[in-house]
Amino acid sequence: MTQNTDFLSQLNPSQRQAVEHFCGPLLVVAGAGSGKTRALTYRVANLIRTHRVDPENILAVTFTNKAAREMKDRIEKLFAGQIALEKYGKSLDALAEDMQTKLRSRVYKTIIKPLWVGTFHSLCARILRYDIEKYQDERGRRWKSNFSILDEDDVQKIIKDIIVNQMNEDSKKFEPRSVRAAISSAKNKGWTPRDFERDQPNFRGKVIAEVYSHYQNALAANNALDFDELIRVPVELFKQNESVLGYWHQQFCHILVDEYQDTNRVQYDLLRLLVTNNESPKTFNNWQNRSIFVVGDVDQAIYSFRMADFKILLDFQQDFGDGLPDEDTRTMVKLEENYRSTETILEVANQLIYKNKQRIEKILRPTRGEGELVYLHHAEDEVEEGEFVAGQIRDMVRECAELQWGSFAVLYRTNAQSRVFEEAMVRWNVPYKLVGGLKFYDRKEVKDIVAYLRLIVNPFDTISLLRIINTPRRGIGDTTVDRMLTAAKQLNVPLWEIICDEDSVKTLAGRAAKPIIEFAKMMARWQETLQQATEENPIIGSEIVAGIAEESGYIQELKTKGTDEALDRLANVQELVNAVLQFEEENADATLQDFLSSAALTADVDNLEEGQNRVTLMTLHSAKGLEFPVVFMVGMEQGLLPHFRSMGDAAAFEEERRLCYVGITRAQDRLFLSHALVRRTWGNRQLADPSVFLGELPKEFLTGILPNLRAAKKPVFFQKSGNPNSQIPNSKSVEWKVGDRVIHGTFGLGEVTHVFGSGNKMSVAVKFAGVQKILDPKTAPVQKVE
DNA sequence: ATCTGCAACTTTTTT
DNA sequence: AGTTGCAGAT
Repeated sequence: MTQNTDFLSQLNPSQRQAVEHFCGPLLVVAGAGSGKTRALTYRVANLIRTHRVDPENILAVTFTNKAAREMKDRIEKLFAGQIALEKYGKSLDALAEDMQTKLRSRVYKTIIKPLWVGTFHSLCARILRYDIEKYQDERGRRWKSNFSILDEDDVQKIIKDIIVNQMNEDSKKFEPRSVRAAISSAKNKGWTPRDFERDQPNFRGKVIAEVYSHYQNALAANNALDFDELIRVPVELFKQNESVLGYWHQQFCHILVDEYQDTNRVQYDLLRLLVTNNESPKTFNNWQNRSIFVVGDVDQAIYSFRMADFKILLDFQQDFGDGLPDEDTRTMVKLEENYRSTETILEVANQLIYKNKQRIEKILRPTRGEGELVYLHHAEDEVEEGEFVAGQIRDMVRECAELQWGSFAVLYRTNAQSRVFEEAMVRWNVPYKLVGGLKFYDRKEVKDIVAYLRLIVNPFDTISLLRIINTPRRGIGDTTVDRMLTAAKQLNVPLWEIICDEDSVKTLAGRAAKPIIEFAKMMARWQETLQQATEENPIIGSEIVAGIAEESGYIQELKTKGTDEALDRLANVQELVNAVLQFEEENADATLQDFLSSAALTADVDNLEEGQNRVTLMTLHSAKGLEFPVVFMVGMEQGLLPHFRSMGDAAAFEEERRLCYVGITRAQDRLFLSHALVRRTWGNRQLADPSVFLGELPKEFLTGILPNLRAAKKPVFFQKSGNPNSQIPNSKSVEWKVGDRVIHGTFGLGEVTHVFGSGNKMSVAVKFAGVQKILDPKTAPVQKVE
């Protein structure tokens, strides 16, 4: 019992309240840096230790795979440490190394492995591998347990194909991207194509509804699911099959959800079904040995574009709060003590978020010292902004012994902003790690090899088949493929079946028949290898990957090409083999299919490892849940943060403010904010106004050059040539003198060195970085900078 | 069947 | 500015 007290004594009173709560619903409103991960991990540990809950009956939903890994790791340490104390009277670190390892692996086997910890997507994928064959959709379509998971690229391709080839519509009028977004948002509202169509009176909506319907057919035909379906299918399955739901309801007695403010309706439905066994939550009161524990912070809701709805969090108490005995009706705990940041940083964050209307009242209470002022940098342009950040990081690493490269993060609103910073880091010799942008699994060569694997696992995956049937070149052209595809469609069989039938291939293909038959035989052999391997024992995925990369001729083609690019791609193929190898090491008895799932569902942040000691470059979205001693928030400009797409809409604007808040609260010790006066976008330079959010921060906590916070005005666009006059107000009547600073559409910032003539004939000489130009201010795309 | 060059478009944010 | 898609040539 004493150990138990020790175990919980590391928590503050509110954390402890959250952790010790046993059955029933509980909402934990947890501010940034308030130790919510600690509350989550200790709660899991407490359920197992104190209440003797079986680990396999616990479901914990995290926002990223990385968070899942960390949570498991921390629980493992907690238990190992506790056992070390109880059994040997020593702390874990004090034990001999082999004892530590032994202890930890025992904890892993008995406690960590049976836990269900992961993202909504990965957990649902796991559930579906068991039960998807019991599901059929509203049109009777079915899936098999070896389904493929489509990435965004695959989805766009399918949608474009439907628009152009099946519906004979113009893919410019119906942009695949926006059609995709419409379908995705319909799915996240739980609408079938028919529901969607009913809601769409106009032609455009009808077309999209039809694309949606065709799209669902394509998913079924490929035995594939997209990200949305991964969650929607279990929800539908649970609704239609009582015994399946009953099984999982019984399985998951204690559910924990992190980042609950970013949950969407479908995800909420999933939770509700699991908790109440499809009873109305209003009447549900069978909370014996059952709980739902959600942690979130409305101020950090930043995923509404993905249909997340923080009102779900606001409604939590009403949803699950009824039917409880009196002492259990306390359904909310607030964690407001912040252990992460200095008082200064918290003041800045609190005062900013205070401006939002839609929120639960909450402040972050500091527990650390005052700290240093927030530094505001006023950069001339985006290049100088990069120089400032890189230079500053170098200086600080040199001067402060406690800071290393890994102590720094550079956060921006859009991925496109990263390039300038990468270049600056290279110039200043600063090691960095870029998160997001083009992911490893998005690279062409990686996707090609993955397509081979997907086809081996799931022969119905025509999307993958089409990707690789002629990659590397085998002399199988578009016409041949089209002919076989048409035949497949008419016979209502997957393309794979056609190419496996030698007679059909010979009839349809002519000269290309031979390479097709060879390709089909090769793939069939691999499929067999895989099947045998699962029946006997050792299945070595990495061998299959290496084998297929070689046998397909993929590696040979790259070697023959021999260009730098080809060698780069070769290295990535090798890296993929390593990735499979690593996956096998980390997950014993995992299958190739498990690897493919994980590859499809792995975000770039998931691979972010501490201890790499590099500066981290990433978007504000990716930074959620992370912390760094020193944070640079860059591009604090109107149009960027807040982003211009969200200006005009009050709710979206508040989300931008929350994004800003998330960025600020990542910082532990020091925070730098910067904005550029001139920024280059689409090859054009334009003036940029400082973000209105900068004006909302308390001045007494800021230092550096304060920006001239003009009221937000429309950005002025400069063009490369042509008639820019109409877009540059007042440049005719402006008086010019030597020393004036100007901004030019092509050359950027400059300074007037001479003024020639006067009145209509006046011209000026301007010195830009590198070039001197004589310009007529009446016609040239120049504007004076105040 | 494959290669080449020009035109058009891009930039929110992601599991 | 840099990438992708398409038309036309080989």
